[in-house]
Amino acid sequence: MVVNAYIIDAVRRMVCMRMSFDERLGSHFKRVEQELQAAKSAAVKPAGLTVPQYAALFVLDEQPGISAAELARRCAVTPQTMTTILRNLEAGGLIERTPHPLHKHVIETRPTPAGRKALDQADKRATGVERRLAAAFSEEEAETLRALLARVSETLTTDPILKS
Amino acid sequence: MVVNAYIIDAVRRMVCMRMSFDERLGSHFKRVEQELQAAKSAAVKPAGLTVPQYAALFVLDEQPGISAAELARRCAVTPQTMTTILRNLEAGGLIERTPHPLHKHVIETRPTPAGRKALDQADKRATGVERRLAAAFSEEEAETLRALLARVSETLTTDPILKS
DNA sequence: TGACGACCATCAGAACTCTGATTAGTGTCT
DNA sequence: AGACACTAATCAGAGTTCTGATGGTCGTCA
Repeated sequence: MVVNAYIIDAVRRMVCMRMSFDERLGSHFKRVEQELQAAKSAAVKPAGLTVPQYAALFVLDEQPGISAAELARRCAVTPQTMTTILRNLEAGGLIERTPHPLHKHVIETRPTPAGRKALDQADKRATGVERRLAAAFSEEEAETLRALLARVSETLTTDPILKS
Repeated sequence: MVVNAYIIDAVRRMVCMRMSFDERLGSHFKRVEQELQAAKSAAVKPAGLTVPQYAALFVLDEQPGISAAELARRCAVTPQTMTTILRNLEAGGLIERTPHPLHKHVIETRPTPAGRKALDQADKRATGVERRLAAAFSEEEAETLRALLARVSETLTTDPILKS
């Protein structure tokens, strides 16, 4: 007995069956992001860092003296979140913050020697995760993946979802 | 003056320049996941739900009476996290929890009529996001993306990263 | 029956994340 | 000079998430 896939789909809609988890691209992204997060977290943990702290230190090491607001933009978090991250980093003695000599309402942030040491240690292992990941794909596949991800990103940001 | 790309790369390694954000697949995943999260969040917000709450209600609607531990596994969060989510859902009157008639240490959870209503409302809009996303890809592209994501997942979970 | 292991639920503590609101300095335009 | 807009920093509150620890219940196996 042959069952038409179209009919199955139509019936599903009639009985109000929802889109399954597996059909949703979102669930795949979530899983991958979660696993990646876990791997990275395990990688930077021995250095006493969390992933967001590592990201902040990473940017700070490239551009010492950057403001918290700019740092937040680079790390793709809100300024409030960055304030929290910096507070924890400062409490651990990994960064130091001093008022800007000219702009009084700007606080310059830069890593301490201890911060740079932690960053080095974390970066070695974090890069290892990325390299292992990259090794699972040919250059062409990696490019395809990047392109598809960019398309997802574009779709999500240009679509008028937020206005509906 | 011609500069060899290989030499540039070699120099970078010598001066200990780190892997850039753009080289890291992780940064692309993070961005996409973040945007997707934002879109979903905006979609379910009018129904008074957060994304994890929506996910929990979604599973609960398919399998009423499920335990919190099982629910946590389905939603890919820890039992502790699910406890928090359920506490908030219960406070909002969207679910009800009653002791299991046989196993006294198990609490059965099921959506209330209000919960089902919120789920319906949220699901319509959440599905809309997924459909719009799916519309940006051909069936073949979507399949490629799913396959690549699965490879990432496999690489991350089978690799001995966590033991290093 | 009694011990052990497996599982469920939950508390405690910490970190990250967001939205919303406040305070204050800088720069521009009238 | 004064008004306005922009930016920086931060507080407050809420939600999600984790690890670690605790206590209770069920089933199995000696």
